[in-house]
Amino acid sequence: MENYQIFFPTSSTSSASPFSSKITNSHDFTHMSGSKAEIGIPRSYDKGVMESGTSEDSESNMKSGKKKGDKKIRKHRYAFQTRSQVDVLDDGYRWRKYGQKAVKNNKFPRSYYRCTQPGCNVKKQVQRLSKDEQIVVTTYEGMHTHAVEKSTDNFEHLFRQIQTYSNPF
DNA sequence: CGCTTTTGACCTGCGC
DNA sequence: GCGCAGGTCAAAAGCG
Repeated sequence: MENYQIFFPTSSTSSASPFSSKITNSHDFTHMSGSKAEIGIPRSYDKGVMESGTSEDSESNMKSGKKKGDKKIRKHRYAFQTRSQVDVLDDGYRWRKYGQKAVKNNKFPRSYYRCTQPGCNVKKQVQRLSKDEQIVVTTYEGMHTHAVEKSTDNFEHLFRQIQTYSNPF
């Protein structure tokens, strides 16, 4: 592992970004590409929720035909930017890439990962800023229902802080 | 042999 | 109503 430089929403320590650490939505990520290093903790999401309950199907909604039902606003998204040369940051969990799409405002494609742990449908997406290719935006979606299987206590500590930040949400 | 990655197609939501 | 952008799936290939 290398030493990653993490940018936290606490602007008190951010000395390189006079930008206010505003709360940005995930969709605003494309707009904030014009800024420098900025972290955005998205708030409650409106739609796009695939889980509508506690114990039922997790996917297979858009399989054959569509399923329309109640959409619960239950999405935890933590987005933070890291300064690394690698796209994927090994946070101790097992991720399986399930998609890759090119963003319009970014020259670099966005990768979609999913936790391979059964029952743990946590998703994350990594995106590299076209302005600064050293900045990698990692967006976590969901909460892990299992423990970390690797000894990345360092990153675990980081993750705890992230969860603390998103606690009021 | 099993799992992960890759890539194209498909679907949905939103804006115009 | 159509087009665009984003997100997901699924089949095939590659690798350990």
